[in-house]
Amino acid sequence: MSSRINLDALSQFEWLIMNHIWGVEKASAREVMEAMPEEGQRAYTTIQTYMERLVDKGYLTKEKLGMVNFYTTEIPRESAVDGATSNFIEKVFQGSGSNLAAYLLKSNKLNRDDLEKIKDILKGGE
Amino acid sequence: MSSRINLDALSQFEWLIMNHIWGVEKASAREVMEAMPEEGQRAYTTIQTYMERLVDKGYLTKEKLGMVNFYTTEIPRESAVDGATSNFIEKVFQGSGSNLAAYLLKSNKLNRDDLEKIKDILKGGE
DNA sequence: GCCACTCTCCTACATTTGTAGTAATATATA
DNA sequence: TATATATTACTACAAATGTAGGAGAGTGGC
Repeated sequence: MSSRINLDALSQFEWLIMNHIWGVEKASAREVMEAMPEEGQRAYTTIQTYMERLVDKGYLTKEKLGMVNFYTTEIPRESAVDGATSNFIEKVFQGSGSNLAAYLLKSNKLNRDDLEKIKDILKGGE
Repeated sequence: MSSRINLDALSQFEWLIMNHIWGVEKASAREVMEAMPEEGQRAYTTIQTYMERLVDKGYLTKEKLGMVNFYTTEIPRESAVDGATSNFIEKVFQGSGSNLAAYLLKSNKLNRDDLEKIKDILKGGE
């Protein structure tokens, strides 16, 4: 599997970590740990392990400043979101983005404001 | 962890299996195996194992007719789709369904027809 | 200079996932 | 009836995931 083309999917917890780092450009394990929301509380070394594995997977790079490792994202958020969404659509919505869109519109996952915003986007055409 | 409230998420391959069974109401491992698309080709016993595990997870029930086990879905497709979508939105789109919707509209995952259909749904109001 | 911290690096281990082989049994067939 | 075939129920095993402890090396005070 030499040069990695397709990135592994990220787990729930890996998304928590990545989402933080995408927001700050560069972070240490300690920083990530402290930024974690309630459901992301884990032992310090657990966070470390996750971050090391994200390096292995090609999502992060590591740089040592003084004694501390800082991690930077290697993959733009957009790519990860795009890949994850494609995968999700593939497995749950038979590969049809419009199935997902239709489902979303009819679900309880959007409120009135959301729907207005969507109409605006559609009008915007572009 | 006694009575299972939250169902585990389904993997790619588990979705392949479930999608078939939702379509036919009841199926044997052999039937599922034969209905599998190219990318779902696996050894017969592999399919069997998956299906057994889906029973453990509460997604299927098993009923023996003659010598053969037939599996029926225990969870309606809608629930599974809803759960999976909520999870996905949670991890990738910060819990915001409209973020996902906005992303979808601007992605290359919808064609002109899809967009028309969406406009129709929105007009439909309801 | 010693102590308390903190951080890295390595190791560990249970669980889940992906994949399938095998023994025993039932069935169809020659 | 002897044989090939199909199924189930078990077992196995590697890889990935979730979770974290411990040894050893810097560092900041006192």
